[in-house]
Amino acid sequence: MHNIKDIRDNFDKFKNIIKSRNTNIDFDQLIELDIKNRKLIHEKETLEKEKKEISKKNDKSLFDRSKKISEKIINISKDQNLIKSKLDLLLSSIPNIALEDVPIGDDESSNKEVLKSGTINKFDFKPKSHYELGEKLDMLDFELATKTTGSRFVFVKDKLALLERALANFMLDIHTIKNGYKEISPPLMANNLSMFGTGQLPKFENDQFEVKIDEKSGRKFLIPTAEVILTNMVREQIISSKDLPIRLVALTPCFRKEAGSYGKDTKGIIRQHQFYKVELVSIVENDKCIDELERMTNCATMILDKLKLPYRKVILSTGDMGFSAEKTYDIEVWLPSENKFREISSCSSCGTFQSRRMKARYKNKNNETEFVGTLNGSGLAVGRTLIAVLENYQNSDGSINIPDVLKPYMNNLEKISNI
RNA sequence: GGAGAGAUGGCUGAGCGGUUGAAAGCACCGGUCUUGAAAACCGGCAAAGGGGCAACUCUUUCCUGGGUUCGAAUCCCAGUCUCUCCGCCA
Repeated sequence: MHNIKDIRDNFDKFKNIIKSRNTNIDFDQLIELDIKNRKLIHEKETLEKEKKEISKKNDKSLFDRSKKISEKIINISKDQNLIKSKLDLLLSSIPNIALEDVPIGDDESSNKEVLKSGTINKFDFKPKSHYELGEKLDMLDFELATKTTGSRFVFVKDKLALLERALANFMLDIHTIKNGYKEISPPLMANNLSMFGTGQLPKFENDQFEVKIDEKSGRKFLIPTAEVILTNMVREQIISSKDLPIRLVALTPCFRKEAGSYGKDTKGIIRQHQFYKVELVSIVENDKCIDELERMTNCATMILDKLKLPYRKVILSTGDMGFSAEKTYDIEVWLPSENKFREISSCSSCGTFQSRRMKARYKNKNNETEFVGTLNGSGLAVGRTLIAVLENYQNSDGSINIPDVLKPYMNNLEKISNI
């Protein structure tokens, strides 16, 4: 969430910058509401001051006057609250501003590749897709999931279930032991305040699964990513700068409606309503965001390096970035069956955009209170890593070799086959 | 599910109708002292919002929302959350 003061002071500049973020914000209305709001605040405060003075004097002859003032204040407050909530709704629907080195563009075609790593395996046969391989092994079962649940769900069975678990454990070990992240096993549901804090609400409510506990309890949502719950751990807190940075990692299922992507990636497990992801979150002093983003992205690519999977790293363009991000690196892994790179991780710095929404602050060296910087990144999406291993490590007979680093996690199994 | 207790500043914790935005301690920042550090002493230190170029100033805020009152952290009502005991249970 942006500071209305900043918008007011740099109105034209701000308006232009937001244009590149693919949104339609009624800036005229925003300014109008801001002016009305401040006018009402001023009126209210003038009356409040008078009332306060009367109360201090403790003079009975003035008590009637005070009563009248109270009525006026109530009326003005009502108007002001209405205006303020309209203003807040508008304000909370404005996306973050991109950093200067982010390419400007409407969509993914403007993304900029910054790194390519690993060698692409040349197959002397036509490589199969992960779902062909998985179904042939009888270890990915879509029909069964359709029966028990519905589309965009899957059963992962037998050695592939083990492989999935091995991947998750391997990632967690790297991030906790090598990269200094603290492991968290969080709630998989978040309340509406948390969802607002990281930016899923109010704008993206349609993508979320809402869960009802009972009539009385507040709104709850299945987390679309652990980012929501990990980042909100510091909501409404003032942290001492010596406790920063905070680096957290969690393995959780993620739940997404994938509204608006009907017909996209319908085959396989690329796009599911439920998937495992290892998520990294950093809470840092707000001037450290850029460095932390590089660090976090390296932590994510480290996993692919160790798995010996070829990948590339791209900076997302302004039109392709998420709502809360100021800069995002996508890491894309090579999928032989599609003959292209597909997203496997997304690492974003949100600057102070989320912390303003969450009121998450810290005391800086001068003992001043400032908003923290927040970052999040996948390290990595487990389901998609499973795809990448299947496709890149496949043999012509449909069996799958196990990457060396995973063997200790799989009882030293060398190969997955259905024999 | 039954019965109680509680929610105050970054933290701990006093206050229970009127100079209380709030004692005290801790933490933190600045200074004196010290070769340096520690200790000791002195001073500072809540947040949000409005106005002002600024110094500064005004308003609000003691869980949330209502109410009583000229006046509420303090009294009343409702809700949320936390803790303790009993029951049930993975």
